[in-house]
Amino acid sequence: MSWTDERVELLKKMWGEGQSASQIAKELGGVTRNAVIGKVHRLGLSNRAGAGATPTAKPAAAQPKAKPATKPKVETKPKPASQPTVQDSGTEAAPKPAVPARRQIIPAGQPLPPQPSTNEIPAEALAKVNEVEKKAKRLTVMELTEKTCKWPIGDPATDDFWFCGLPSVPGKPYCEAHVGVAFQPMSSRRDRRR
DNA sequence: CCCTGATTCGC
DNA sequence: GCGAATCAGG
Repeated sequence: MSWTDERVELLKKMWGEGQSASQIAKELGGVTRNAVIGKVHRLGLSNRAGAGATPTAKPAAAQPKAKPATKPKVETKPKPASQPTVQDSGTEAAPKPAVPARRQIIPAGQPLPPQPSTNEIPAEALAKVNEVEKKAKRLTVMELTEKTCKWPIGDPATDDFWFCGLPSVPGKPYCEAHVGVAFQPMSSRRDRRR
């Protein structure tokens, strides 16, 4: 991938919006966050100008490299993030939530599952959820990552709404507690022993 | 351990 | 110019 005009523009825009380099990289696709940062520097907009928020202010100085020769390094490989890129042309698009469009959100509160009575959610799981929601990090949609629980809590129609945000189970969109109520084994009896 | 940006330097 | 490797910090 090369830095086409459009890509650079998007980069600038997102960087200006305070998006992180990794998010930008994901959005652009085909580049790593390093590439993004590198480009940012080359473009001379390393500092997020104007914006009052300067999360990281590090006068870091380059150190001579000297390594203990121990870590082969294991970095996260760039994953082909397949995010449906639905942009409206023309206007400044609002940040696209990484959350799949989901109608009828089930607030993880009391009114539990409108689900078939076929399988009941273990009382323990429910208790766990209640417990967990006390500790929920109350993330906004922007703060969600692939590693944070995306269980919605509260009423989306009000500002009394947030996401669980606790560490999600690898491969799942929810934390363990919410996975417990979200993904019910479709067979309780079938093959229940091992 | 997860993440962030910053810098260096071989390409 | 580019970006992986690396560094430094939260």
